[in-house]
Amino acid sequence: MTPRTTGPIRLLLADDHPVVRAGLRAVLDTEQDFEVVAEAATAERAVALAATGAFDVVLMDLQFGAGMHGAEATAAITAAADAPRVLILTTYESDADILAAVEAGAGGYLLKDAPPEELAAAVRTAAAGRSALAPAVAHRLMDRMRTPAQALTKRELEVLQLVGEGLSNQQISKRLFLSQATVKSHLVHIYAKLGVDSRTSAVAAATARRLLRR
Amino acid sequence: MTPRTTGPIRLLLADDHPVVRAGLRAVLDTEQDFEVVAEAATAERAVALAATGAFDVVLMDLQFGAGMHGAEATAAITAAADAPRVLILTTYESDADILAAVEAGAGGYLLKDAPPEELAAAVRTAAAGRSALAPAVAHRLMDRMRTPAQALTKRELEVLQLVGEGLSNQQISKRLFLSQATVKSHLVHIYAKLGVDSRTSAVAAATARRLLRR
DNA sequence: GCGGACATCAACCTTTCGGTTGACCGGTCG
DNA sequence: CGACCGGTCAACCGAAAGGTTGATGTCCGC
Repeated sequence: MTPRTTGPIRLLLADDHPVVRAGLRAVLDTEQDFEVVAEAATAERAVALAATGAFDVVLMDLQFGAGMHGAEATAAITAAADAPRVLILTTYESDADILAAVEAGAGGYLLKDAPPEELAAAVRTAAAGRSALAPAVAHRLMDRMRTPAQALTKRELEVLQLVGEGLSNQQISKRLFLSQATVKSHLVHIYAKLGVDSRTSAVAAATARRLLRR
Repeated sequence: MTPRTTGPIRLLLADDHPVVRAGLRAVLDTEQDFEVVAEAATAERAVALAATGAFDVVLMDLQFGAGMHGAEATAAITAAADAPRVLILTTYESDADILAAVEAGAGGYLLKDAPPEELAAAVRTAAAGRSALAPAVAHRLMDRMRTPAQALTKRELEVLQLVGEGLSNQQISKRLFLSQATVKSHLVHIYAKLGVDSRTSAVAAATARRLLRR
């Protein structure tokens, strides 16, 4: 969507929690230059509404109780020409989630524990066509850049994700069309980077460091 | 706290998310018989405020970003004589969380995706001294009663929790003052009940079925 | 008081996993 | 070009985990 130079910033709230929607509305509607135009309780509904072109910024949750995931919805929305900006607003800050959201074309990534002023500032930043990252998220990305040594590669995250789903090396090798030797090789690297020595503790450490979605 | 027969139901909101607090306030303040007296952004603050005796019902989140856990806070609050009722209001419905909350003396367990009417009804129920359970939570408890065959025992959950934290059988046996044989014995029973055949898949299955906190 | 569920432990065996060493190939970046 | 990294694979060995059988003790309910 082309940034409009006049009128309030028109918002769409997409979250499956009524309480959160009410909270966002309460926090954002008090800003004079914002107008909460609509709410969506599902990702599918958000995609449909966003296509009407009646919004400048979409505030999108990642986890919906059922149905489409927020990242999918973001991709669907931003795929359109003249699409609104999508701001991710979620509770979690996992590497997997952040990377998925950025790949889907999100214009920002905020955390739900953010203070209202930070929220408002991020919405204005996104509306102006610039990227808005929560400090904690920005910090995580900086960390990832600063110390790539301990950052897991995409392939390693892929393997670790399957480990977290309970698959054996054998099953992972079949799923990813690899030999068991390769899976073990990846695991050895993962253990070294996370400072652990077993698959279960790797999953625990990765979950604690928010490297894996959960 | 002795249920008062006159005046509005006085509420304390304990949640680390400003947006959620604003949402709860927006949803609950519209009810004529409710009065949101105060908010707490940490569990510690909630305990301190609850001790003043100025509240009838505390709406308590379980997961705070840092510091005390909601279940601990609930135990601290309900330990006092003349304590207010504590209603758990959280995103998750794991067996571990529910059992911990009930043991801590919670007067109810609600989910954040509940519609406003359900929330209000639960608060009134709690204020009247009765127990309030979200339908999904009630359903889970019923399931647990109906099919005790697949329900994990307390000890089994304890072991599985440690497995989920990445501990080896050796480490678990030391932590719980058991022999490795006993730990393995518990694990065999856990695998049978969950229909899996490895520790990682047991953790995955238990997480998916919300038997474990995450 | 007897059966049953729960918890505890031992001995034994098989399979998987963890750890190492070494190797090959395709990009990328000085 | 040569060094480096990421991804792939093989062979090997010891350690941990998975699986079975069987046994003991406690507590609870019928």
